[in-house]
Amino acid sequence: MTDIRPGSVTLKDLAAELGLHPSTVSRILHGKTDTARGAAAPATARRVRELAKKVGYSPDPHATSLRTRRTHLLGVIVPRLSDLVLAVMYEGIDEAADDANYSTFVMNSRDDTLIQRRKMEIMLSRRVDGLIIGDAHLDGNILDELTERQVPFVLMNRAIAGFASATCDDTLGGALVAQHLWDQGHRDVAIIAGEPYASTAVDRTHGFVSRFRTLGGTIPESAIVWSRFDTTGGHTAADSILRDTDRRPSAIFAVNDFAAIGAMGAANSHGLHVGRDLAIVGFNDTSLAAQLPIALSSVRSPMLDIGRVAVKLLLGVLNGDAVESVRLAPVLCVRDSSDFRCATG
Amino acid sequence: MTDIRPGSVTLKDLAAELGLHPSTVSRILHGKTDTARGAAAPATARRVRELAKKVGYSPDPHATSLRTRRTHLLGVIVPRLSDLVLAVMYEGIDEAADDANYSTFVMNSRDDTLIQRRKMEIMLSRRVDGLIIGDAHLDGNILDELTERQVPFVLMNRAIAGFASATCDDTLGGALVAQHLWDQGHRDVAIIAGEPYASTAVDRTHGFVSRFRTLGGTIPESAIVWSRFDTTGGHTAADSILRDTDRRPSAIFAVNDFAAIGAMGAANSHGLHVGRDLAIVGFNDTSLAAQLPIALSSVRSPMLDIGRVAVKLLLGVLNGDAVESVRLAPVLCVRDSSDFRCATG
DNA sequence: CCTCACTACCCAAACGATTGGGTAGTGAAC
DNA sequence: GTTCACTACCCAATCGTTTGGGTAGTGAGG
Repeated sequence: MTDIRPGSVTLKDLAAELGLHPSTVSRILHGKTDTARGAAAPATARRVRELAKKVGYSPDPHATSLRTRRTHLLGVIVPRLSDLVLAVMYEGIDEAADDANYSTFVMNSRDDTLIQRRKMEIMLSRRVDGLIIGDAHLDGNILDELTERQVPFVLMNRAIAGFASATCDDTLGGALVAQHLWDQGHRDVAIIAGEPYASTAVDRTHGFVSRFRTLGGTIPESAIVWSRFDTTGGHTAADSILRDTDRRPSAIFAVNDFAAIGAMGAANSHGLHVGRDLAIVGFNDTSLAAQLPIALSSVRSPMLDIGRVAVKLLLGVLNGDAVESVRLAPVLCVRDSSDFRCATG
Repeated sequence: MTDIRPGSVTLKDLAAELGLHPSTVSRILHGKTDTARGAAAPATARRVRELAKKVGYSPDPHATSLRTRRTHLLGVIVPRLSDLVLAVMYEGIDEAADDANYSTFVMNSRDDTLIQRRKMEIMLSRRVDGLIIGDAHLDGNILDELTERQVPFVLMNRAIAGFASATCDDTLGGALVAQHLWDQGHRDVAIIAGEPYASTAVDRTHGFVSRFRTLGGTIPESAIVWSRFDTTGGHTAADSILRDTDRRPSAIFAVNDFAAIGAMGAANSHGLHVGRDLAIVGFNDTSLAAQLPIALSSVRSPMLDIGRVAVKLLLGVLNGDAVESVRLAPVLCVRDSSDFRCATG
């Protein structure tokens, strides 16, 4: 487009070149249509715009921010971007932010309260206009603090009562799985429940348990195993579930695809054939699920949209609107890993 | 820490409060040790620092950047963050940048030349100090342009001759796989080679082919199938490889774990048992490989370190040092998917 | 001819920090 | 009692924009 390094030409340069005052140029280039109209004759405006384009003028964002107190910068905090789920949500954010002419910082908190705080401070010290928080813990005390400090923010992925959030309807998702497994004849089920501080984990588990019980089933507390969200977490949890050979469940619901994959690994090493001896259902329907050697049933959550909606909500907040939380509906995708009738059911 | 919104207190406020001049406060807080010494009496310095901490002073980055022409901002461009490999590298970047007091923008280009350019312009218009490019295409013409515009940048993940980069030694990685499969008795092999514009794909393929031939094997061109890097890409490629039942290879090397997983799925649907009828080896050793129902052999690449090194290189460039490309050594991890002797070998 | 309302601009003060160049005041050396 | 070298500061310009408030000049209306 241009062969000049951005920042090499300023408003003042443009003005000098054209024999105008910087303020006039500013109004023409950045003012709203009516301001621009009042600021200059149409012919002048055209000259300015043409020169600006020709020399590749791009306004200095720091000077602008310094003056306007707005940065067009959004901060995003996630547990870890190497969690595919969050990565996809971030893609949604990236897209939506881009469309709205915002840029985003994203940082990993590793779900560590100290790091969460630190990253938040970094973002605020960078003067982001608002925050999208993807790693909220159910205790939520950081959030109260943010509210008190009047920092505009919204939650994503994990919901906390009282704060605006963009999430999947996790309770419904859990319920869909319960219904499915029940319909297939499973009566002994276990849950790899994820981290107890994450609403995703808690809601999916709760949705599942509550539907399963409504249907007449029973789920002992011992059948609910909390775990990390990754493959090793799932493996360990499944291992502890399957170790007791007397009372093995015929189906396992893992609240996360990666945990489900870990569980598949564990099932394997216990000599169980997933999709025949044991049903496994995951959550999120990441791109892997359908491609696994034994295709994994999973609840599809609209991750991309969640990211997009999060941006929309935050922009709403920045705009002073009263925003409402959005819960997007999930869809169950049944595949080989659970597509069979339970023999004992 | 503080209950005040960052930005509410300025250098001038501090100065006024203490009866000093802003410049004095600036030198004390931000000057190098010797500047600070000359600027004020030790007692004054202490008073300033104490007050700054007490009121939670944090300098306005925009004012600073405006004056100093440096932003302490790094731009990172990757094909997609939902590619686990890039996500992990970005975690390395995030860490290293954080340690060096830099913040990073990261954007997805989806390997689309137009988007690459656009995102680059956005980053430059944000006045990043430098760029880490994780999606370089072998034709490399954007890079020449950046060089001409004197934008400081380094490459990551993918290397291009003539530019500083932080990568895995992909050629070696490919060779390790060739050696392994050869040792296991495989003589008919195929390669799911990835995207031809990516050095990772080309080098891994080349490293493999060249070692295999050195060992005395033959690889027809038809056994090299270029493909997308994701699971569907791998599935499609493997499908085309396995479709010809007469001349099926006994082993497949996929230059990427996700492609390998896709290939496993394809093998499955062709009635082949991976780890017995067909060996599959992937690349990168992502966290999934070891946990799959059939554990996937893979070449471990130091993704986190690659990200860290990329930052180090870029900071070197910014510092005016002459930096050299770094290629980190990979390690082969043999698992069930290839841990058997080839029957026909 | 004076007033009035436009049009098409200009002026200057911010925003918050940095930095090259002062300058009072003090104590010591000559 | 000058001169000199410090110490411990202060001053003011500057970075690139934005924005509230002008002001010449023009044409019309009275």
